Order: sequence, then structure tokens, then C-alpha cells
Amino acid sequence: MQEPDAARVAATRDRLVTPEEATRLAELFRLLGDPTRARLLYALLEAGELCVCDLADAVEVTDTAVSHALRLLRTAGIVASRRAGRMIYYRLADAHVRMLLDLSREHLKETG
Amino acid sequence: MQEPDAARVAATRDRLVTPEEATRLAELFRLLGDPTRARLLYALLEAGELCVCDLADAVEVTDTAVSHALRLLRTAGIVASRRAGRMIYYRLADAHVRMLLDLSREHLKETG
DNA sequence: ATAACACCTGAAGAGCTATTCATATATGCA
DNA sequence: TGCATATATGAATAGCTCTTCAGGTGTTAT
Repeated sequence: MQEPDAARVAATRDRLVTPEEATRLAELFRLLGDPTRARLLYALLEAGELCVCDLADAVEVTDTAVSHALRLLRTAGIVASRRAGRMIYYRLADAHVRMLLDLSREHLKETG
Repeated sequence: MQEPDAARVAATRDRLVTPEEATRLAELFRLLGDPTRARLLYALLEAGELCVCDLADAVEVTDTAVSHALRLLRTAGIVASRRAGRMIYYRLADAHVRMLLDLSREHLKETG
């Protein structure tokens, strides 16, 4: 196999996201790429802030499963939490995440 | 476990993305959530259009692996292709995908 | 035609992941 | 203090996914 335009390929490889950055980007997407976690995130997008038991109820998943899912999302900086008594409220971490979720929903709406 | 605000939970569950929509959204993210596929997509974001051999070279992966990856992305409508002689050129399917990739890169830049 | 090239496809195995079960921590209440 | 609630954690297994290998299709050139 030979490259039809070696110069362009070389330029692309240079300007490209580094393998490390790509890995981090993939990691971000991977975390959104699970039905349970996606539903949790869209629930938070709608509601603003929900505790674990709210989320488990909204998404209809075991609270243990929700807890596991949230830990991954929290560690990755996708959601943030605050404690209120014995409950812990979760919310989307920042505006970028919200835009990402919105934009993707748009994509599906138009792509069909 | 009881819900602190049953009405809000019910409302959230109703307005929420359906499990089916969530599954499709998760599927979209899941496809972006692999280092190889992510690198391919960002290569296309930079270069506009590249053939399989260009992509394999840019991302430094077997052409077979690239082919498998591209099939998933093509089937999902994330990339599109055109044939030119014996080469097949791939490009990002639409503006939403481009925005998604851009936005995510912004997120990483600011989140650190 | 026949060879070379670019790409695709199917099968198979190694590795990863999500859920579950059991248990632990932390807070509030009596 | 003792008990219930809300959430977190650890271990284990079933299921999935990515890569590789081997072979197949379509295209160009001689």
C-alpha cells in the first residue's frame, strides 16, 4: 500500500491530536457510551440535580449499579456531587458536557 | 430508599430521553469511545478526506483494523465514503459530528 | 488473462466491562 | 447507643469488543 499524497499524510499526522490526547478523548466518549450512564447523564441534563436514589428510580436501575456508574463519571470529571445529609446530589460538571449531550441529541434528531 | 421529591423524579422520567433514544445516543458515543476510531475521526477532521491507506499510515494501525473500524463508523452514519479507482476515500458524515469532535477537544483543553 | 493493489469480511481468542451480590461506611434519628 | 437509611466499595462472573489471521472482492495495468 502506498500513500497517494505522502505530504498531506505527514502533515495530518503532525497536526493531529497526539495518541495520548486521542486516548483521553476516547475515554471521555467511552464513558458516555453506555446506555445506563447515558440515561443518567440525560436525567441530570433535564433535572439539573438528583440524588442517587432519584437517579436509580428515574433510570430504573439498581442503586448499586448507579453508584458504580457515577463513580466512573465523577472520577472523569463529567459529573460533580455535593452531600446533603445522608443523600448525595449529582449534577453535570460543566457547560461543555451539557453542550455535548445537547448536540448529540440534535445529531440523532436530524440523522434519523 | 425513598425519593425526596417524587414529583420531580416522575417529571424527569417522563420528559427524559426514552430508553431507546438513550441506547442510540450511547451507541453513538460508544463508537467514538475507542482510541483507534477516535484517532481516525480526528485525522479526518484535520484532513477532510483520506483513503484507508492514508488513515492506516496516519494512525499507525493495520489497514485491516482500520477497515473494521471504518465499517462500524460508516454503518452508524458517522463517516461517509466515496470510491476513486481502487481507493476509497472517507470523510466525516456531517457538521454535527465535526462539532462534536471540536467541542470535546475544547472540553479536554479546559478541564485539563 | 493474470498479476498487483486497495480494501473488505469472517472467525477466533485475549482482554476488558457492566452488573450483581455481599459488605462497608456515613449520616440521621430515637 | 443502637438502628435505619443512603451511598460506596470489592470481588466475581457473564458478555462484549478489539485485534489478528486467513482469505475474499473489486479495480487497474500489463
